[in-house]
Amino acid sequence: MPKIVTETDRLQKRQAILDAAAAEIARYGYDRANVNTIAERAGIGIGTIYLYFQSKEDILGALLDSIGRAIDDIVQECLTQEISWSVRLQLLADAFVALAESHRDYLRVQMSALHGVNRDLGAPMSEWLRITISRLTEAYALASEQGLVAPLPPETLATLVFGTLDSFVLLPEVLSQHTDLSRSAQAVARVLWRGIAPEKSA
Amino acid sequence: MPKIVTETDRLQKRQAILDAAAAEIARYGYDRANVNTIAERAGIGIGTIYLYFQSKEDILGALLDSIGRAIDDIVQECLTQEISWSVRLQLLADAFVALAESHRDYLRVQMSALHGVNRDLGAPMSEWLRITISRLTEAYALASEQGLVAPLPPETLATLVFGTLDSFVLLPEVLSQHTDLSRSAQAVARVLWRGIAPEKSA
Amino acid sequence: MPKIVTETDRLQKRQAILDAAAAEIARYGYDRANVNTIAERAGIGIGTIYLYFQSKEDILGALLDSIGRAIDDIVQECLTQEISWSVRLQLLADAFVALAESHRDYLRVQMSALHGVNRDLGAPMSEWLRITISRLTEAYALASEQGLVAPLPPETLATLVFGTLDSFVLLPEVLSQHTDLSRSAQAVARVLWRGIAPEKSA
Amino acid sequence: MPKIVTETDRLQKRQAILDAAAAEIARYGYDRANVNTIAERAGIGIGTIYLYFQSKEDILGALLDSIGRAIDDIVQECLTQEISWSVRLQLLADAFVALAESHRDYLRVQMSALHGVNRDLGAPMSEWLRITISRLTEAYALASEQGLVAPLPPETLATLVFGTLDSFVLLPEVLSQHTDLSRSAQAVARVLWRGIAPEKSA
DNA sequence: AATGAATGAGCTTTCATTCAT
DNA sequence: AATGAATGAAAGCTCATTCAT
Repeated sequence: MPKIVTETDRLQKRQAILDAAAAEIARYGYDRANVNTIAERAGIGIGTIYLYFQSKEDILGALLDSIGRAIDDIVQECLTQEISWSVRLQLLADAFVALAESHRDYLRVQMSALHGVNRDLGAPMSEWLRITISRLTEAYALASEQGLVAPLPPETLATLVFGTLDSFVLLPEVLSQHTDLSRSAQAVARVLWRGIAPEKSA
Repeated sequence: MPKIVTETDRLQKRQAILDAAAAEIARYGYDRANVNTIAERAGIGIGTIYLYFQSKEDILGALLDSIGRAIDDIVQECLTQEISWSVRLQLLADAFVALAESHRDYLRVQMSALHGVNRDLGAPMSEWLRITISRLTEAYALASEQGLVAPLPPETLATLVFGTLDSFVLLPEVLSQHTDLSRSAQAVARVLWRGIAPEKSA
Repeated sequence: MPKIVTETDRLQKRQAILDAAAAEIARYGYDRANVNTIAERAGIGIGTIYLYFQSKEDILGALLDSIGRAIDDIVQECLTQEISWSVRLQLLADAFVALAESHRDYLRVQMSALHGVNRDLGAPMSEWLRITISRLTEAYALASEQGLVAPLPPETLATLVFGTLDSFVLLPEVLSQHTDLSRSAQAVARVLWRGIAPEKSA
Repeated sequence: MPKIVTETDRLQKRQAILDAAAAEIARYGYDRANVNTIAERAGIGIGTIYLYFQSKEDILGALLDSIGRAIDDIVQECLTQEISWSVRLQLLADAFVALAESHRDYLRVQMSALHGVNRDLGAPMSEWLRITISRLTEAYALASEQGLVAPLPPETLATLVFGTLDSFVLLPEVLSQHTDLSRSAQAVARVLWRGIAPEKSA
C-alpha cells in the first residue's frame, strides 16, 4: 500500500519550495541563490526539490510564471470592470501595492529576471509581459477612440505602466527608505491620470 | 629599468577593461560574466585586470560609479538650466535617450545591479541614486513652492522619473521590439509634464 | 492475517528482478544501471527490490552467481560425457553459443564484472571461475596423461577456453558486426582442436 | 612576460594525468574513478585537469586512443616483418606480454571500455579495434591464399587473436594467480600456430 | 508483504584569483 | 608592468537506500 500523499500535500510542498526559492533569489539573485539553502528553507531534503522541479532553472520558470500570471490577472481584472480610467488607474496602483505587500519576493524575482539574469532564463516572464501589455494596449486604444483618454503610442503606455508601477516596490528598498506604499500609489495614479486624460478643450 | 607607463596609458587600459566588462555583464549578467572573457575583450592578460582592480566586484563598483555619475551629471545639468519644467522634462528624456544610445551596456549593468544581484554589490549605485534623487527632490520642492509644478511627495517624483526613464531602454529589449526611442521619449515627457503641471487656477 | 505468498511466487519475483537487472546492466554497465528502472522493468515497486536483495551489489552478486553456475554446468556436462576431445570442444563451443543466445544479458554482465567494475564486486564471479577452471584443468591433465591431447600449462588452457569462447558474444557486438555465431563456433572449435591435438607419433 | 611552459612540460603533465587516470580507472572502473583522486595522484590541482582535458569522458577517450594506437602499432609491426606466421604469432604474443607489463593499467582500461561502460564511451576504442582487425584480416587472407596458413573466417581470426591475447593479462589477475606471462605466451603462440597451420597433406 | 516519497552523500565541473616568471 | 598556468572552493544534480504507511 503506497504512502498516501494527497494532491493537496503535493501542492503545498511545491508552494513551500517556490516560496523559499523566491526568498533566496530575491535576496541574492538567481545565480547566487543556493539550491541547498532553498531546500533547507523549505524544510525538505535537497533531493526532494528535484522531485518537484526538473532543475534550478525550472524553479525560476515556475516563479516567473506565477508572478507573471498574477500580474496579468490584476491587469485583466482592472480592464474588465466598467469604471472610468481615472478610477481604473487608482485600482491598478492599489492592486500593485497589494501584490507588492503579499508577494514582494516574487516581484523582486521578476525584476531580477527582467534585468539581471541571462536573457533566455527570462523567457517565461517576457511571454506574460507581452500578453499583459497587448491586453493593456488594446483596451487603451479602444478608450482612446472613444475619447476617454488622450492618444498615446503603445510602447509609451507600457513604459508608463510597468516602469512606474514596478518601481513602487523597488526603489524604496534600494534606497533603504521606508515608504507608505498606499499613499505613494495614490499620488502616482493621480499623476498618471492627469498625464493621460483627454484634452479638455472642445 | 621599469617600463615607463604614462598616466594616460593607465587610464586608457582601465577604460578598456570597464568597457569590456560592461559589454559582458550587459549580455550575461554580473555573475555569469567571465573575467577571462573580459580580459580577452579588453585585449590584455587576465593577471593584468588585477593590477587595475581589486576584484570582479570592484570592477562592477567602478562601472556603477561611472554610470551613476553620468546620470547625476545629466540630471544636474538639466536642473541647472533656467528653463520651464515642461522643457526640462523634455531635455531630461532626450538626455536619457542619448545616454541609452551611447552607453547602453552601462545602463543595463545599472539595471542589473538595481534588481539582479546581491544588495551589497549594488551599494555604489544606490549612493549615486540617493544623491541624484535628493537633487531632484530639492529642485522640485522649490518649483512646487513657486507654483511651477503641482505638489508631489518626493518618493513619487523619484518613482516617476527613474521608473519611467529607465524603462525606455529596457522594455523594448525584453519584448524584442524595435522602438524609436526619441519619439517615445517625447511622448513620455509630454505625459509626465501634463501629470505634474500645476492645477490651472480658475 | 499476513498475505500468503508461496515460495513459487517469491522465486518468480526474484527472477523477474534478476532478469530486469541483467538487461539494465548489460545495456548501461553496473554503475549506470538504475535501481528504479530495474524495479520498473520488473513490474514492482522500488522498495520491494530490497525485500529480495540486500543491495544493488547483492543483485550483481546473484547475477554473477547465476551465470557462473550456468557456465560451470555446461563445462561439467561437457567433461562428463565419454567423447573425444575433438567432439568435446565442438560441444563446448555450441553450448556457449546456446548460452549466448538464451542469456546474452547475463553473459554481458559477467564480462562487465570481469573487466569493468571494482574488483570486490566481481568476487562471486571469480569464485565460480576458479571452480570451473580447476575442473577443466583436472580433466585436461588426465587426458594429457592418456595421450589424448598435447600437454599444456593449465593457465594456457584457461586462457584459450575462456578468452576465446567469451569473445564470441562480445566482439561482434563491439564492432557492430552481425555474425553467425554457430558457424563461427565451429571454426573456432576446429582451430582449438588442431591446436591441442596430440603430436602425431611418427 | 608569460610564464614559459615548454611543449615538453605540457606533454609530461598531460601524460601524468593519463597515467593517474589509467591507474584509477583500472582499479575502480570508469564510473567510480574519481577526478579529484586522479588529480591528487597526478600531483596537480583539480582545475588543472580541465586545462588539459575537456571532461572526464575526454580523458577516457585519450586513454583508449593511446592504448588502441599502441596495440595497432604492435600488430602493424608484426605484420610488416618478413617472417613465417609461426614466428609472427610468437612475436605478437611477446609484444602483448611486453605491453601488458609496461602498460597494464591502460590495457585494463581498454577492457573496461570493451565490456564495462556505456557503449558510446567506448567509441574511440572500437575505432582502433576495427582498424587493427581489418589489418589482421587482410594480411591473413593474403597468407591464406599463398597457402601459408589454413583458411579461416575473418571473425574467427579476430576472436582468436584478441580473445586470446587480451586474456593474458586479465585472467591471472581476476583469479589472483601469479603467472609467468612470458612462458604462457609461448604456449599460447604455439597452440595458435598449430591451430592455424596449413594442412600438411598434399 | 509492498510501496514510493524522501533523503543526502558524493560526483563532475566552473571560474575568480594568485604568483612565479 | 604584464602574463596566464595553476588552483580549489563551491555549485547543481543523481540515485541507492530507508521507512512511514
